[in-house]
Amino acid sequence: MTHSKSVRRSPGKRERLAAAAAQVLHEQGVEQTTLADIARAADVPVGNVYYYFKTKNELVEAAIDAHAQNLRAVIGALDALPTPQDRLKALLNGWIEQRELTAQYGCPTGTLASELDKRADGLDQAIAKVIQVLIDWAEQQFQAMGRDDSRELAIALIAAYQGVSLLTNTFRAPDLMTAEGRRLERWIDSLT
Amino acid sequence: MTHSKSVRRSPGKRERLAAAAAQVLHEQGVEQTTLADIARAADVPVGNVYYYFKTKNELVEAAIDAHAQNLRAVIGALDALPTPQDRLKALLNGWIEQRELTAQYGCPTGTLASELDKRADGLDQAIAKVIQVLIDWAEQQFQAMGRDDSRELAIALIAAYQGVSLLTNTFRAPDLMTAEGRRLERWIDSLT
Amino acid sequence: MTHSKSVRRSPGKRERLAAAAAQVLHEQGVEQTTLADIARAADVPVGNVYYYFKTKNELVEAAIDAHAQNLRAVIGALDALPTPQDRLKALLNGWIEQRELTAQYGCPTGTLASELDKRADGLDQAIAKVIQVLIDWAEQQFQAMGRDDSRELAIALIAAYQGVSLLTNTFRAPDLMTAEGRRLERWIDSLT
Amino acid sequence: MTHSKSVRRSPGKRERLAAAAAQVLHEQGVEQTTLADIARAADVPVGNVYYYFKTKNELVEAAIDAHAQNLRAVIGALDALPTPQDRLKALLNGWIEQRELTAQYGCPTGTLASELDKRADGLDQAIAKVIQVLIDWAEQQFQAMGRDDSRELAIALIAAYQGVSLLTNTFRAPDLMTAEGRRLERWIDSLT
DNA sequence: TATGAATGAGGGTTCATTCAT
DNA sequence: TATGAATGAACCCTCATTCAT
Repeated sequence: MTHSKSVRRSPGKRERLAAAAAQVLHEQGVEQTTLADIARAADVPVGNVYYYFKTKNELVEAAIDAHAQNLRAVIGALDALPTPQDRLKALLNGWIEQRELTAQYGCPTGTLASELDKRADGLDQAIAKVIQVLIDWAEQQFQAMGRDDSRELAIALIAAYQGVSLLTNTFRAPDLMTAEGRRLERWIDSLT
Repeated sequence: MTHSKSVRRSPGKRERLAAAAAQVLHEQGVEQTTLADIARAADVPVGNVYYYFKTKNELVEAAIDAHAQNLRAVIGALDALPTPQDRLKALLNGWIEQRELTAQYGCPTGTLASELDKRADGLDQAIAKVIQVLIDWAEQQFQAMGRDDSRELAIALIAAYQGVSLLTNTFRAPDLMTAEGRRLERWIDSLT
Repeated sequence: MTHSKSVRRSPGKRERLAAAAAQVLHEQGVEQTTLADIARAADVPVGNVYYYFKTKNELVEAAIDAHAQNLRAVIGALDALPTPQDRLKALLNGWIEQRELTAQYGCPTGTLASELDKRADGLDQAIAKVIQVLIDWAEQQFQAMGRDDSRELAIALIAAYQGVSLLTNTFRAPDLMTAEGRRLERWIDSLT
Repeated sequence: MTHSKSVRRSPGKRERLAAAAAQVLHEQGVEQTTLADIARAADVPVGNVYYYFKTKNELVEAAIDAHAQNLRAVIGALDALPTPQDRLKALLNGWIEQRELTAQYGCPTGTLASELDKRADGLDQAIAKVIQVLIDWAEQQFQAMGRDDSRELAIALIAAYQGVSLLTNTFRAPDLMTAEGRRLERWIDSLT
């Protein structure tokens, strides 16, 4: 049992910064985003940011964590559904529902992965892990469907999502996501 | 004997810069790349770069043009093949052959599209056009195969490539590209 | 007893920069003056200047404001004198007293007006307003003297000053200012 | 067919450059004007400028000479008039006729004097000489009118012109020049 | 003479990070 | 803890001047 968790630091300020970072980094990109941008979005004085995060990289890391946490929540909700097909299709529906955001800024984890790859820090590993979690989960679903090529199918599914996210974003065309989502749905049905 | 077209302008210096830009921007990303980086890669003094390109953005544009030109060449070569299936599979093979480069730096056009989207310049439109050319070409192939859902299939194919490029890059796993390429090959065969 | 307004911000640093700008810009001219010049004159690190002024133009603007403020102070002092003739003559004496500075660098507002006119920013309007204030004040004095051509006389007076400032500066001849000042004094006496 | 006067250098190219320099420097100011600007205005390739003028300063000098030459021509024309009053009034009329140009760019020699004063080169002396010529000429006219304060009057006249030019330019108000010109005319009449 | 191209020094500006309180 | 202010390295870009032909 954890006792109380000594709270001297303003409650949630760190979380507010992480959430702001996740959002602003998604919208503007890592390089285009200033610490001041994030601080402003979180309504925290610039100088104070460094009390919670020693470097900009740590803030990016926190944003990745936020994405990971969000992914876990999504997966948790999906797991409540009865069949793997239901779960996968619900995932697709979630993607489709986010199509407007995706058209504007791309997939949050995908664009982050793309950006962080060009940097020397170890942050690319962190974001890779997040995507890995999603792939692993998808693999489990396909396995539950009795497929022995579950890994390959999982890769194909996530790749399809990442790819169409990029196209949706590039052409600012949310309908691309809808169409591809529907196509993937039919594809899943065809696998049983 | 080559005819004596007096070459005052150092021959191809502009092209050398554009090519260097295309490469370095791919490897390092747009924001991480300095003009000095490009200048060095092209072995051109920094100040001289501005004789050929008035801004950094123009250099990025030139890099995009270089990618477009390269794409046209690739497509031109593919068009020499007899059947649309042959042409599409040859495209897949090209992607697979480039898997090491993709694992290191991602798809040149895809990462560029992702990055440029976060910027205010009109460069995102330029890279969008390049990708559009590829989609259009793929659409023609599926059409030649007698499919009336050729557009959707084209999107699916290019999205699959972009997506698996991102994963290949994120996990530094060239094999992902190989596996997905093979899968797409079977998929194409199944469409006839 | 001074109230204890806690001074975190280095007191008057912004003002120090503005004052330094006013002086250095006057001495060297706007284009010839580097931000580093102003920073050095104010004993402020270059990078820190941007904490107070986002662009060089803003610094120029601050310098103009400083001139405006100074002008208001001068006018305020003059207004304490009994008759308009006294006030105008006191103005002339002020010009004469500054003759050495004028010989070296010209009239602060005049040279600034001349320079800023050749630029695309709206700064020319700002300096115009400063000069307008002086003209308006002079007009009031002539009006108080009962002249119905007060506006024309005001223009003539300020023009005479600006013109002789330019000659004083061009020929590095402070005596020109003295002589013209005396002449203008007689002219004012002749107007009653 | 005239041979004479060995013409190897393109005839008048140097003059064209000097004239272009005079105009562009007046319009844009010395610091804001690049060599390329002048070269373009004279329709001469940039590299070729240096065959005629070794430095930018020499071009400025040439522009000053052009102004000097122009002034001599003006004075020459004025000297044809019968009385000194006529001559001085004709000078005033010339100023009034140029009021639109003055409103846009100020007095060509005055603005140049103002700018060159802030520079370390000896060019300020050159422009000072030009203005001196005008003052000397005016002095002669007042002398011919029998005034023993001719020098002071000359200074007053030229100062009035320079000053009102600055105001005309600052306020973009050509009418200021007209009004002050008329006033000076009455003043001259009053001196006899 | 003529000319496109080359060169390098310097200027304005941004921003992650640190400091002092 | 909290915060405004400070710092300096680096970047993009301009331009007078020089070079090579």
